[in-house]
Amino acid sequence: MRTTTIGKAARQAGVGVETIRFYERKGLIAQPPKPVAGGFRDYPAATLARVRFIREAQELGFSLGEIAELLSLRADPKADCGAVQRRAEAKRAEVGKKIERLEEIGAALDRLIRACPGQGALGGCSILETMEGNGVMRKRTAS
Amino acid sequence: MRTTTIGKAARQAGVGVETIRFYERKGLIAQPPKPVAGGFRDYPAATLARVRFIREAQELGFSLGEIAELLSLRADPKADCGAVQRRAEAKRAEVGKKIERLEEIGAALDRLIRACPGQGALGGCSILETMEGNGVMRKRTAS
DNA sequence: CTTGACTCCGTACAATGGTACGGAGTGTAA
DNA sequence: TTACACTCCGTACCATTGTACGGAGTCAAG
Repeated sequence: MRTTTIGKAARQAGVGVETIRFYERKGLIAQPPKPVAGGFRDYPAATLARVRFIREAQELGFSLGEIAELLSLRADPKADCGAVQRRAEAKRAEVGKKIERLEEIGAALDRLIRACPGQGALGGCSILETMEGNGVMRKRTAS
Repeated sequence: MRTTTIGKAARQAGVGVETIRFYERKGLIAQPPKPVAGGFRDYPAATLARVRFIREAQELGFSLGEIAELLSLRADPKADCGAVQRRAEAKRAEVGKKIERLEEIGAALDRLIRACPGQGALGGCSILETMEGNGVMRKRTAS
C-alpha cells in the first residue's frame, strides 16, 4: 500500500496537517522517521488512532496535558503497577463525575423540551431554572 | 443581607474576580448596576449560579459560545417554541454523544485497571489498545 | 521533463479564555 | 479618622491550541 503521507493522515483523522505537526511538537504523537531512501514520512494507523482519540477527549473537556496522561497509562509489566492503577482510578473517577454532570444537564434539557409546548403556567423556564433544586448546583455557604 | 461584592461572589463561585469581569465583558452574565447611592455592585445569587454552570459546562468540553447558547434556551411563551425545542434537542443529542464517549473511555480505564495486576500474557496494554477492539495489536496492514 | 500538488521545516500570527497591574475611589474596623 | 482591604476600570499580558506562510525539496501524471 502507498505511504500514508501527512496529508492523507490528516484527512483520515479529520484534522489539518498543521494540527498533526503541532501534536508531534508537543510529543503527543510520534513523528514517523523520514525514509532512509528519501521521500515522505509514512504515518501508521496507530498514530491516526491516537489523533482521533485526542480530538475526542478534547471535546470531552480534557486538555492536551490531561490527554497525554491518559495516553501514558499502560498496564506494562515494567511499570509500577500500583502507581498506574492509582492514576487510572483517579481518571476513572473524573470520567464518572463528568458523566454524572452531563446526565444532569441532559435531564434539564429534557425538562426544558417537555416544558415548551404546554407552557403558560411555567412562564419562562431556562436550563438553569430547571436544574436548580436538582442537585447540580452546590448550595452557597454564606460568608 | 450584606451586599455580595464581586470578591465575595468570586469566592462563592470558585473563580477569580477577573473571571467574573471577563464573563461580564463577554455578555455571559449581567453586570449588576452600581447602586445609585454609591458603593459597590451587588451580585445576585442567580448570577453566581450562572457562573458555576459556566465552569461546569466548560469542564464538559463546551466552549463559552456553546454555553451562551445553552443558557439562552428558554421555554418562553414569547419565543418561537419550535425553534427553542429544536435547539434544545440538538444540544440534548450532543450531550448524549458525550456521555457515550465518556462511557467508552471509562470502560477502557476499567479494563486497564483490571489488566494490571494479573497480566503477563497481555504485555503492555494502553487505554487505546483496550478501546478499539484491541486493534493496534493486530493491525499491521498499513504500508 | 515539466507542471501541479504535496511534503518539510521554521517562524509568525491568531482565537479563546483568562490574569495581572495600576491608580483612584470606597467601606469598615480599630 | 486612619489604615487597610477591597472595588472599579482600562489596558496589557499570558498560556493553550492551533493556523498561516514561505521557500525548498519530492512525487506522480501527462
